[in-house]
Amino acid sequence: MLSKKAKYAIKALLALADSNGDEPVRIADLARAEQIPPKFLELILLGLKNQGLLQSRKGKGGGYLLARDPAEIYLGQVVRMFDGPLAPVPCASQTAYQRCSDCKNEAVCGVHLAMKEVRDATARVLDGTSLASLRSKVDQIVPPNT
Amino acid sequence: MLSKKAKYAIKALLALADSNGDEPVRIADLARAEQIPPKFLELILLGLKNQGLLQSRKGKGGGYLLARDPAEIYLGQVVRMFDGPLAPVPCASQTAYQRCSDCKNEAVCGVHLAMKEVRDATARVLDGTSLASLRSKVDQIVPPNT
DNA sequence: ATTTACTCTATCGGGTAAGTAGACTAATGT
DNA sequence: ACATTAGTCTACTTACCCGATAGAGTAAAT
Repeated sequence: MLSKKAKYAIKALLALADSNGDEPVRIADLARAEQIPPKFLELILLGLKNQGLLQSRKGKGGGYLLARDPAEIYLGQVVRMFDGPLAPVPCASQTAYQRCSDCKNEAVCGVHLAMKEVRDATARVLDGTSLASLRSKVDQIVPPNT
Repeated sequence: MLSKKAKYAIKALLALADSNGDEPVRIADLARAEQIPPKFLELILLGLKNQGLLQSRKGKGGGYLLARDPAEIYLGQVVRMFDGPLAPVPCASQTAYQRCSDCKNEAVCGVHLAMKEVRDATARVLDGTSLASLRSKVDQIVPPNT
């Protein structure tokens, strides 16, 4: 299950990617536009900033903006940051491997093998999808009215 | 995250598939062999029986056995049964679709699109893997000493 | 100096996962 | 018949974490 935090984070990042990249967007505006509880979004954006994905500007005319090119912000990083490893089970994780105590021999464990396949499949999707590529995929289905 | 229930269920099913299919296996034996808390396993096996994946026999010489051919028991069914839909987000689920309230237009939602890809990828793995095929995959890597 | 808006810590309620306990029921063997 | 074996069922406990909110604090801009 994707947490609300991760979900809101992606929505917010996409919105920021869409907005003209130079002017900061206020938390309150973003919250209203994306239907996210403002105080909750606050927390999320702060996290994204600490990860280096966002910049902030304080005071009047302040707000948040992307710290990098949308083509170089991948969903994998965002999801891992809020929800932890992609693997359904710690022993199948690439980034946070952990042996499971109740497993005599990992090499012969069916759960391990199957879950490794699942993790690889989802990693392929999420680490292969950037804000920019996601945007263009959406536009391909429903063209923007320019 | 895969729940312990689902994980234990898969392990138990695999063990049952390996055991000579005609003699029932006792909960206690299965629990010891797979390092699962016996009372907890009890619950899990009961669930699997109610789903029609297992049969049981009471009294002396009793226990559990598979109700179907291992080639026709798919991980997807087991995981869904204990952990719910495979999709990371309800609006991306095939088997339990649910619109999300905070989404103005699903067709233009990046989260929806990306998560649908994730769900398809994991469904491809889990609905394509049976106990039998999983067993043979494991054996292919570490041949059994016959 | 004042306003604006981000920063940080603490807290709360509710839900759920993991595991345990114990009484009950059904089948088997002698 | 009856004791034994083993699955069935309900209820409970414990612990943890998610989603959300509150409020005081800090930094920047005009």
